[in-house]
Amino acid sequence: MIDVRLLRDDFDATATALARRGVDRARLEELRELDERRRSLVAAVDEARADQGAASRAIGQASPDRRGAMIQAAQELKDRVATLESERDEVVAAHTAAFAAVPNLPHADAPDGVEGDGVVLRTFGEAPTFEDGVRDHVELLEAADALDLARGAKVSGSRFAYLKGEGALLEFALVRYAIEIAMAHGHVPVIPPVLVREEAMYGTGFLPTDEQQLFATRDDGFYLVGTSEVPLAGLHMDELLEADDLPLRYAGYSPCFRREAGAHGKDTRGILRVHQFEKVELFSFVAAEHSAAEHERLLAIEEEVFTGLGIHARIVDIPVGDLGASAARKYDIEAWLPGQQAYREVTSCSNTTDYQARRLRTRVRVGDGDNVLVHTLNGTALAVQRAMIALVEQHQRPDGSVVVPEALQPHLGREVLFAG
RNA sequence: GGAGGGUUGGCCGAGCGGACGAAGGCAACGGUCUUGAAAACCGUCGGGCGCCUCGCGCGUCCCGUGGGUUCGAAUCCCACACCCUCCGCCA
Repeated sequence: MIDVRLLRDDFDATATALARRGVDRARLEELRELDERRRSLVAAVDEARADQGAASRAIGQASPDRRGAMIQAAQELKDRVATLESERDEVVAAHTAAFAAVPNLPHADAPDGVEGDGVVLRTFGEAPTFEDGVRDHVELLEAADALDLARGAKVSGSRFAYLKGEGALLEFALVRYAIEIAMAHGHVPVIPPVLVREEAMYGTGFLPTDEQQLFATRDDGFYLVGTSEVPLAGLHMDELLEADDLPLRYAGYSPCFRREAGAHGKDTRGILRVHQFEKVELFSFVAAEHSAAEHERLLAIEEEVFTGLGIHARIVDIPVGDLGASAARKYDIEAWLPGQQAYREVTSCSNTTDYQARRLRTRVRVGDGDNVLVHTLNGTALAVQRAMIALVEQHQRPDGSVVVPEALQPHLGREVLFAG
């Protein structure tokens, strides 16, 4: 959620900034009018209540024989309060709903454009070359019985898979490897709940805008998280932190569940796009003035993770038209996938400024009882399935085995995978 | 799944229809005293929203959450959430 005051005090600049990401100016004008009506009704209710309160208190002080008439007068004041309140509640509800759907203000440096218009900031690692043809991850993993897609489909449907044998071991190794790097940078490892209440989804900005991407449980009203960003952001919901507490840095490991609605026919092969995957997610709570630096810091950790795996990739500054509702700016790492001859997203790192914090009511006490919103950021340390694809495809050898990068060897306990 | 008991400010804890935003204590902060510290004493000490003469101002709302009763609710009623204890089941 953005600051309501922006629409009152700085309408033009706000509308111009939001227009970059496709928010209609007329809609914002309506919202501003709604806000004005809301405030005048709040003031009217306050005033009516003050009258009624004064009348009630006077009854308490009055002698019993005078009370009858006073009670009657107070009753009328009560009715007026009730009328104004219902009017106010209606406007507040409309305002809240409309306002929650407004996305975050884009960062001034985020590039213009829509999906595909990202700006490549830099590349790292070296693209492997293959003389005798390339296998993709499905061929490599299935040949080694490390992946079973057919049985995943049998049991759960399309976009589900089994990781087995060395595939399963590879996950454990990748996770441990990523967690250790995150810890070295001060992130506390966390295994969060993956079923969350509506409130947490709303607070992180996935509701109301991304409802069609979420799985939900039928009888208990839970949502399955699409990323541990949700429970990590929720950690300090409704909390007033002390300045000394910041920065708070976490690394969550969890399965992630996504319906992938609207992606029919897209990436149907293998485990690039699945309904369930695992991920190590970085999350930071920082003071507002440090969020830009923290964003670069998280990106650097991501880069360290992939550099250590010897993976060639590029870093893309995501255009405003392709940002999630809560992000002001986002960097993706796209790894080179030899099996596709394409760069594909393997991480995503967002600065959500105060957008999530405002919804989650996570604040920090500064100076003289002044409470300000924190800034929150998230970034993928390692998305298991996608990292696995990049790793096996880039480090494959002609016989279908895969060279294990040195940094991963201690966690995997072997130098070569799929050697048969 | 069954039976009970809880939820009050940073923490502990009183209040059980009328000036209660809430006693008291602890913690924290400022001060007095002291060579310094401790102790003692004095003072300050929740948050949201709105208004404005922008003042360390005014109003209003908040005692788990949402409803209800009442002129008036932390206090009475209903529903829900969460926590705890015991029994059952279980990785």
